[in-house]
Amino acid sequence: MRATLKDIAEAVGVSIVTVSKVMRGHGDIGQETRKKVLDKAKELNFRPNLAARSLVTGKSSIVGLVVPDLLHPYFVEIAKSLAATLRKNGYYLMLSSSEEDPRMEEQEVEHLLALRLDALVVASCAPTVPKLFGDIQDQGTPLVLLDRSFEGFRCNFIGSDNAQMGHLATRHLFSLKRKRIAHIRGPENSIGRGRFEGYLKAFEEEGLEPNPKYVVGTSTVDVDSTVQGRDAMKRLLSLKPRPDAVFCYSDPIAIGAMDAIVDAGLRIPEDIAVVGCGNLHYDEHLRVPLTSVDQGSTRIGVRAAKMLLSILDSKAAPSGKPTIRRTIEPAEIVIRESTRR
Amino acid sequence: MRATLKDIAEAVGVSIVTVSKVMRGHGDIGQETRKKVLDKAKELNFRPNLAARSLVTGKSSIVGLVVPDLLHPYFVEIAKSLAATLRKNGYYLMLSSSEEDPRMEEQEVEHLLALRLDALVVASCAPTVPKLFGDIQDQGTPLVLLDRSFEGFRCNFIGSDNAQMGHLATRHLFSLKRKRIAHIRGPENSIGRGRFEGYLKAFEEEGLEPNPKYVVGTSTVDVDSTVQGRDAMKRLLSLKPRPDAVFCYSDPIAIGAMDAIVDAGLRIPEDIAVVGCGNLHYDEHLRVPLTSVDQGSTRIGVRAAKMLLSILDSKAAPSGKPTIRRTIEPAEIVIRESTRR
DNA sequence: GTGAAAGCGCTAACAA
DNA sequence: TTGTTAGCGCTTTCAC
Repeated sequence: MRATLKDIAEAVGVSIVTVSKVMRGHGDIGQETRKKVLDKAKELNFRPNLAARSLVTGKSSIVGLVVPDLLHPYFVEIAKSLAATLRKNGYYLMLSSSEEDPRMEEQEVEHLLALRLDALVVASCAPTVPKLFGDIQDQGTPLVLLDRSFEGFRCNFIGSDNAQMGHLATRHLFSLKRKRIAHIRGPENSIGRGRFEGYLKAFEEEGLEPNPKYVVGTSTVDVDSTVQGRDAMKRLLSLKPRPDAVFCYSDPIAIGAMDAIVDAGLRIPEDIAVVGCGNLHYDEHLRVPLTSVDQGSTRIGVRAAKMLLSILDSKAAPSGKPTIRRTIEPAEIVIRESTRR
Repeated sequence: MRATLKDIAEAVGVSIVTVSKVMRGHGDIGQETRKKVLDKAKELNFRPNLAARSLVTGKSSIVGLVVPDLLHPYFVEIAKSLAATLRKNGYYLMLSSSEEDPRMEEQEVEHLLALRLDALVVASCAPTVPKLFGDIQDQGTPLVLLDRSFEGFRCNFIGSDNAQMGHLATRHLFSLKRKRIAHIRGPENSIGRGRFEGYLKAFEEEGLEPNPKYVVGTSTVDVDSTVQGRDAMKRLLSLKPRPDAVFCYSDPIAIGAMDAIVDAGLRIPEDIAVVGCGNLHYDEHLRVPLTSVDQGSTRIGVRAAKMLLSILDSKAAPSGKPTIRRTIEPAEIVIRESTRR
């Protein structure tokens, strides 16, 4: 059904190798033969079988990316710019999602590994380093951790400066003369902890002691972040004195928090100022346009691609010991109504 | 570096075939041998090479999906449920994006074809049927068109009932006793036209003639839909008499339109009621929560998976002439503040 | 229950 | 400039 090199070779009356060379633009072929082969290939609708090619060359020109959530614009934007940059350099991106489920993440990674791709980028949702990750590196497939890193696991990494993010947000709230700044925390991983640390650091710089009651976690229950934000904010609203500002781990949480504030008959930002994280693209169209910390996802994607390319390059020409690369992308705050003076 | 069947075979002292059988759970192997092989495989961190397997079996257990935009929740939700359903049946989804560029779409499709996957789903952004699409079917790779179809091109298809969507939206606005209902159109394809037709049909049922001035297009310029919606709405607001309702081709356009309305000092829905299409998940958190037509993307994904599975099945046991399958998913309207009485 | 032989479609190295 | 040989890692068929 599908044409192969052999089909063309037989039709034209040359050897398979000759056809293969023509298809790959290998110089050493005569004008006439080349033209005949090319014509026949077009006629037969030939398309090289990449599986076969990768079997012999040992490389697939594909890089895999596993993210926890495809609905999250942060990861998608990274995927987009990563794919675009890779493509310019002859690589393709294979994108898959773990749906925030460590078991699924492992399956996806296993599958991508079985596909023998050239490198793997994972924004892991696992609570601790999966054993698999160690094996990957042992087997010689370059691995890059994205966004979430693991304590004590030496690995290429690219992500945001979460502490800086929390710091930026909280400092901004201080600059509005707010004193009772609350924080709705994220999950217990490098990201959630980082943002919380930034929050603490801002207090320290201010010479103030944060009120532990003002730091609340989101329930671990598997529910919409917006709902979690709403619940957390309700708890904060019941405190006396009430917080006059809140820094939220994420934008969806901030949206939920704002809902709770409005429901309680309070005003944003007059009564309570709100800052989120992520700078989602609809932030400015919300009921109250949301101030948010932008992570520069597009830049992260480009950086990841460059890191990958350099890894792939150095792999082609091994220079002894493999280096570990790390990149941290700085964040910036985008100010909107929810923290306007 | 990576273990192969051969490595295991040699280490254990059996033949490659035996190992292969064990790995695939083929019954005919003795307890003892099986255990030895399995142990060694684990020890060596064996992972089957899917490229090699697919080369001999002629199937990859991968289905490709090409969408125009990964940031659009509609496509992502479809991708999610499609992937989940396929996975339950032993297939994987390879997702890629054309970024609304027909040339890139073609490249992506070419690449996926070269990867020899078992079937292809494409939400095409091409203005007319790409020649390639005909070839695909000739070559025996099942093709399913998603969301956007082409006049006169016989092909499996799965999508929304766009005419019904426009009809639902417009009828809803009539039920609010609005008479001067405007429409901000989408692109000139099966979707944009369908929604417009539904709009016209609702007028017809009402025994009213739509005012052509109330139907405006979005500029073709490559710019954020939200900006397009804003511009289009500004034009509508300059008309006399001013429309008292507007049905927008998409939610981002509706968001832009709402911005324009608020900027003009008018109220939603009192002065102008607004309906969008797509029911994006942040619709209810907008400045004015947006009434929108939901397309049931999750259901569409599941349906697409089932269609694929059935196609793949029938391909395995060919029964003569290939059938063309078509599925249209009904829509429903979700009413929020932007059209509250 | 196990294995030998053949071949999937392609490329790398070398010969002619 | 062109072709021969060998083999990538795996599965299939069929013989033992």
